Amino acid sequence: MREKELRRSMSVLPIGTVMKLTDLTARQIRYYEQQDLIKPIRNEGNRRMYSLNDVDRLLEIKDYLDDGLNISGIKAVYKKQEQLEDERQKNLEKGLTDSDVRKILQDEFMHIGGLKPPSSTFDNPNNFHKFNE
DNA sequence: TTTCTTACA
DNA sequence: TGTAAGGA
Repeated sequence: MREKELRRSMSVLPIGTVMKLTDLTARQIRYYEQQDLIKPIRNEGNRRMYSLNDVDRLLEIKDYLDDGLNISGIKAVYKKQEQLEDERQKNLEKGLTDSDVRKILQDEFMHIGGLKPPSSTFDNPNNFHKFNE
């Protein structure tokens, strides 16, 4: 499963292909790079080469923009995202899995409030961030 | 032909 | 963000 991730990270697409795949103009794609939202590599001829992950990222950026977020807002999203990944990684280094962490938090909340929250709330990873705000 | 940088009647 | 200019 680590093989695929490696290939998705390979920068092999010229900007023209990315334009067709994302329906964005070269101007926009280069602009988002300036904003550090994507980091394509340069080939021998100073040409930008993008990876499949870059394409995914650009498509995400389009969605966020539609949702009314501005560039700085999107930066904040990815920043918080990386922050959460770091925390997850640290917990992993301490031998704690995601489910372990959620169990611990659940126990703590039960003691504090004496209330037993819906298990679904803790079982859904998408709700995890609610306990890190 | 395609992409790059810079700049704005 | 679009588009033109001039080079690679």
